[in-house]
Amino acid sequence: MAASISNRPETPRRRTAVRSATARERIDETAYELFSERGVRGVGVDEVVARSGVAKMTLYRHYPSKNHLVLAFLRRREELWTRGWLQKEVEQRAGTPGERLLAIFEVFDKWFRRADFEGCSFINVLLEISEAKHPVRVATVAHLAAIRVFLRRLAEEAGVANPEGFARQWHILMKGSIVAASEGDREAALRARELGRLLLNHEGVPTVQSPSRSRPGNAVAAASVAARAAPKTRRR
Amino acid sequence: MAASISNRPETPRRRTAVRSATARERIDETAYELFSERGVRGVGVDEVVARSGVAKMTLYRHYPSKNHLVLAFLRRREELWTRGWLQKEVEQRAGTPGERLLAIFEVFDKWFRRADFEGCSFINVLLEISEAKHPVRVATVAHLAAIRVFLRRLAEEAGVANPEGFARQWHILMKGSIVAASEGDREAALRARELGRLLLNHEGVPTVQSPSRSRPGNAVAAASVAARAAPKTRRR
DNA sequence: GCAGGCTGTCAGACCGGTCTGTCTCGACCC
DNA sequence: GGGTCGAGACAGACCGGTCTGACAGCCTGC
Repeated sequence: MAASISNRPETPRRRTAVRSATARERIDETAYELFSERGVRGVGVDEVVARSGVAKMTLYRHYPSKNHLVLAFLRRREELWTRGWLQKEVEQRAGTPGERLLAIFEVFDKWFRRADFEGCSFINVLLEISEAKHPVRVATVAHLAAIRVFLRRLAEEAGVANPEGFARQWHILMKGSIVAASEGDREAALRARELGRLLLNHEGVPTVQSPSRSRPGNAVAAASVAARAAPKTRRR
Repeated sequence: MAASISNRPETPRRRTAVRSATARERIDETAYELFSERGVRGVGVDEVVARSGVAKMTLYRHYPSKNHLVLAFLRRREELWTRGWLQKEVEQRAGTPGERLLAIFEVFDKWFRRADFEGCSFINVLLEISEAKHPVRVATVAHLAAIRVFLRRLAEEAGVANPEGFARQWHILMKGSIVAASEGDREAALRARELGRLLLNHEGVPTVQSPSRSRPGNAVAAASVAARAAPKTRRR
């Protein structure tokens, strides 16, 4: 029952473009906000319906079940968070491949310091669902793998010996720092960046500042100064 | 797995020693199994009651609410998992402080390869609950901090410059590898261990085998072969 | 222009199931 | 016989999901 998921907007309706926001758009935006903040089990369909100002039947016309809505949310999360925010922020920072890899943690640093830091929805939902074959859980694993595709590309550009293994190690740093930030450690990105720099050095990838001079505590403290507001990940 | 490590049964009732297991012990053991496997939101009180063969009122006599039961589960998890397993396994491996730190990931490696690998309950429950001040969430943060106390002690013994910062970095490696393992990466512990070795080297802590000669991919692959001798379980 | 039909929408009642937590009753055991 | 316990009914809330009824905009045929 929960297996068939259509990937594209099902009705290619051409409606007058002036209509402020279609019901479906309001549903998608509301689901994004609520699921991002509170997870998928913590938010009921009724709340999505109420907050988006939409009839329940309207939601169920677009998504045959809550699972489908959740899967759409995860796709949107990849679109807005992974591609529209993380990758975009990293790629628009000019620099060597090694610097772009490290830039991930500078982007994370701003993210972790946001008052509305919500964590990584893919990790959150993954750990919310224990059933191994549940389609939503499977989807989170795929979305996390999509992040590694990006990491792997950066790793290849940096010329590391084993891009796949490198990407998985880098991802461990990212995930570990996200969990630490969820725990309350606002310096987690800087701690992970330092580990990343060690890995880059070990791989022979040049980075701007060699970490061999500075003590670890100082490095974290010094870099923590540069942090400010980040964009709210929403669009469309 | 039914280790009878009851530190202090709080009702000092004198019962005949032959009584197989008190109602409370059965509740605690059942709650431990179910909550570990499926999280706290995924398991209802009714299921704990049914599986432990106990009357509902008996459970509610010992724990005034499900939250109290969950808090007791987390305490038990620290007792059995953190202290009774992780710390014990690490400490009984003789070696330098650096080797004991790395031993964490060897213990993790066996853990990740178990068919019934359940992840870290503290992380799972932490991310299950979004409400910041929820007592259960607060408790998970405290239990995670307790793990860092152990890491910090090892870091001090290893003579690192900033034991607290080092412990937090090491914990990021642990948490990141656990999430990766939950995702399905069975080599996650070896990837994290390699990062840990780099950190130890950077801190000037001696380790047995220097990683500077071996390529990273090979290091993981080689260690994975070595670990394949020990696993008691298979997966997929 | 206008009637009528079609479609998408909103509002809310409703259903069966599950959740936490309460309560009763009867059996058992010191 | 009093205290403890197992079995299970029960209440009230909430869950995902269905269904009805009314309405508003658009297209088409006259």
